[in-house]
Amino acid sequence: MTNNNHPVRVRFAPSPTGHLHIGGARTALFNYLFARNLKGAFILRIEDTDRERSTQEYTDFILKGMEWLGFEWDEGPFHQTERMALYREYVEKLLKEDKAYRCYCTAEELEVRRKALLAAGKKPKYEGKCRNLDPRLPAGSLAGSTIHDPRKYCIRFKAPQTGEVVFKDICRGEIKFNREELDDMILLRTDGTPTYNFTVVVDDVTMHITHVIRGDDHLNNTPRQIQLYEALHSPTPHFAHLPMILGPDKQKLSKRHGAVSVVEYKTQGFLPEAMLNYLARLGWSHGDQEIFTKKELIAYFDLHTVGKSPSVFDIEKCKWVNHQHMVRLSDQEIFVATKPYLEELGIEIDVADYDFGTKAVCSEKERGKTLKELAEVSAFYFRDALVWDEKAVEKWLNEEGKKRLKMLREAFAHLKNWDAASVQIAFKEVQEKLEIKKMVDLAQPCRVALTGTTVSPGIFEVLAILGQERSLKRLDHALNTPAHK
RNA sequence: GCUCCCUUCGUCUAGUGGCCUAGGACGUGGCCCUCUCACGGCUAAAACACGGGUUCGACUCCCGUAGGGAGCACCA
Repeated sequence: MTNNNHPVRVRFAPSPTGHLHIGGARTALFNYLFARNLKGAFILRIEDTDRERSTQEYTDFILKGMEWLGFEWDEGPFHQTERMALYREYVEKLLKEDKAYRCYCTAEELEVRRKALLAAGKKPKYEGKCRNLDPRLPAGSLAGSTIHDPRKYCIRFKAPQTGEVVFKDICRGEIKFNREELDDMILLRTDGTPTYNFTVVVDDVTMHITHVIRGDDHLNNTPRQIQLYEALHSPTPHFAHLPMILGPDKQKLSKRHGAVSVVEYKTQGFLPEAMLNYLARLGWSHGDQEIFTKKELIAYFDLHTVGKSPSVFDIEKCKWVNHQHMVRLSDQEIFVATKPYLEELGIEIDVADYDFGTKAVCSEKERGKTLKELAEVSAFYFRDALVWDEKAVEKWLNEEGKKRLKMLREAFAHLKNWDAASVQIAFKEVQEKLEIKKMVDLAQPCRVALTGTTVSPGIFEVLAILGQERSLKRLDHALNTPAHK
């Protein structure tokens, strides 16, 4: 169905009435992967025909999210508000071919009918009151006519009423709708602006979209749109409806579930590639593989293997995936990635200390699942004024602990070489001299003095990274502080 | 109410009629490693929504039921 002369063309078409959220990002991802996998074009289109709710601010948020995730688009962003003339043109075409008509019904009238139909247990569809009005009757100025009809009107699609619409969804297989179910939808509102179902079709036709990949909340719109393609004498694209992403309570993902915007995951310290990886695994899989690079995702992605049922966004697994990606980074990369989060904590690192910073941060890489966590957990390296864990101080920096630390401090002070091995030897000597059976009884006081807490990388590693001067300073400080607040 | 869609461990998923005593991963429990915490290794518990068919044989095909979701706008 796709060949070299006809490369695939897909689009991601968010409406700027909110942030780029997880679900939207996944839709964008699948479009992107599909396009890249088949060397096709990925187009970005902003569906901003809802002037009430669309804002430039949201458009910017969406663009920022796309950039962070690395979804480079090949064409666009196109804005529907800039294509109004085009929609008018297509309405004229339909009007001329008697495939659309003017409807003078008021919103109030319609609402009354809608409620009545619903109350009668019927599907609330437009009953076609204006469907067979003579089109030559006086019309308003909307269509460029010079004759004025004082009544307001909108333009409706004259939908075929018999037979069925059948299409083959790439993810779901064959889907059928009875045309009777579909009513005469509005194409142009009374104020002359086009509606969603119409603009998507006109845009997808004129942009030569070959595959429409979108959330399955659009499944019900598809037959209406297909009728429009038919009326426009345009071939219908292939459709792929993606299952939704749910919150832990199996409800549609919303603010209640935490992060609204994908950009929020950036501030939480997630790597964009990890997000791609996790999002891709929601609804799609490739054997037993869990960790994918972007390249692998592009190489392996296949719409046909996308599942049908909705999936729950599990932040714990997302963190695990993130950690897997973090650990695969080089030491330099980890440091560079973590630096902004350290700065967020008020820790500025001089270029001269990058080597120290790299060692410090990387020594903690097993302990932080996000860059933010990594920054938090390695912060002690950079601050001489430690944040004391009260319980730890109470337990390990008591009289006995300090007595031991004093010995340790002396031994460390006399060391000529300062590296993990030398420090370990000195440590062991003190341990033996004091007849401390378990290493933990000497290591913990030392660890608390050095880090403020009972948790850190191996004590010799911490000592080595900190360096002799800084280590002694911290030991002194711990020894000289009678009671830490 | 009507129409359409969905249904494998708590979660993400593998599975396309016999390979399934249903596999992997996250999470959870246990053990090992160990100077703390992690990491890592091993291990355990944990699922085919239900009921009918079809078939020599169904997680896999068909039909119902139940549950969930979406749409039915001059929102997108």
